[in-house]
Amino acid sequence: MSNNESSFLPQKTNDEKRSLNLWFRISRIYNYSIRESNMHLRNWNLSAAQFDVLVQVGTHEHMSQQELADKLFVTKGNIAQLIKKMEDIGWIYRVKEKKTNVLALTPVGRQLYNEVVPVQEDFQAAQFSGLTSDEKKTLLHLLGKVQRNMQ
Amino acid sequence: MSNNESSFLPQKTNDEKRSLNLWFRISRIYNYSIRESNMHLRNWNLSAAQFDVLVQVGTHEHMSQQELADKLFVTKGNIAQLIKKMEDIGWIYRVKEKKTNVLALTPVGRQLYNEVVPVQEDFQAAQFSGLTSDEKKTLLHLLGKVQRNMQ
DNA sequence: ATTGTATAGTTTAGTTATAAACTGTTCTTA
DNA sequence: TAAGAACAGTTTATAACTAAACTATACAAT
Repeated sequence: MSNNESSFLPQKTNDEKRSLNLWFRISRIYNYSIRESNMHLRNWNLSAAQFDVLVQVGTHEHMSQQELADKLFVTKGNIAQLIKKMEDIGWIYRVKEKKTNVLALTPVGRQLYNEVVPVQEDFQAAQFSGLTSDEKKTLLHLLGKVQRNMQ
Repeated sequence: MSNNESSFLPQKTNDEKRSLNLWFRISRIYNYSIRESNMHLRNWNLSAAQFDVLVQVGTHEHMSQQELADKLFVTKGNIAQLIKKMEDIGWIYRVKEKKTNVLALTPVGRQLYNEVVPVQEDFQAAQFSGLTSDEKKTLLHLLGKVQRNMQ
């Protein structure tokens, strides 16, 4: 969903218009960023989703698929498919422990991690280079408030 | 992409950490909102993508498919598929004008628009109800700055 | 011990999106 | 007016995701 700044019906208050516009802007920023990231990551034959997995599994030891799903705000079904593919490629391996699959990077996966993560994080951080440090703090604070409200 | 708040390598500055966290928060808010919206819209057998189309076509007269794609920040290929389906359902019709398809709502589509748009906009606006009016203004301003920087 | 419940992961069918190649139309310009 | 550029829309193959149904395991509680 990415729109409706212009569907204001006459009875809408300014405040509601602002809320709708907020949603529209967040969508635009998100969609733009994700597209740029995908483009950028193609240099390493990685998708944005795979990059996310790489970062999480590379950063947190002993993660299960369900924990990964929760971290990334996607379903466990999605993770099952993603991991299977990354395992086939040879970036990730799984060790069964009771009911859960414990995830880890293979040496090749670790190498990819070291190579791509710093560059991609710089790239992502650069999206906010138009803001001063103080503005970033404020923005972070306000988004945090929105987030807490979501539950 | 929705993550990496925790992949900070030691040499990252606070400012860069903040930028990465900003990206993480925006992703979370976006992903949460889009999921909630989809859930909510299911009451009308609408997807979030279809809702976006409904709003744009219902609000702007004489829109082409390319213009719609630009507004929604998606590809024209995506729009071609979306519109085809919504035409089949009977919410939208197209009139060929030179090279372009001019889009409009059918009476059924207009009825759906009147029914669902105000409710859904309230729903979307409610995501920001945790903020005061001033905070919304500030947030809108800062996101606008980020957006202008994207080009 | 048995039965029930919760949980982790898998599978399936369907949707939404993309990129890229393609078709066909309109416009330029020389 | 013919060639070619530019553009609108379509198609195709593929990725990423969801919901829901499923399997299988672990754990509790009586």
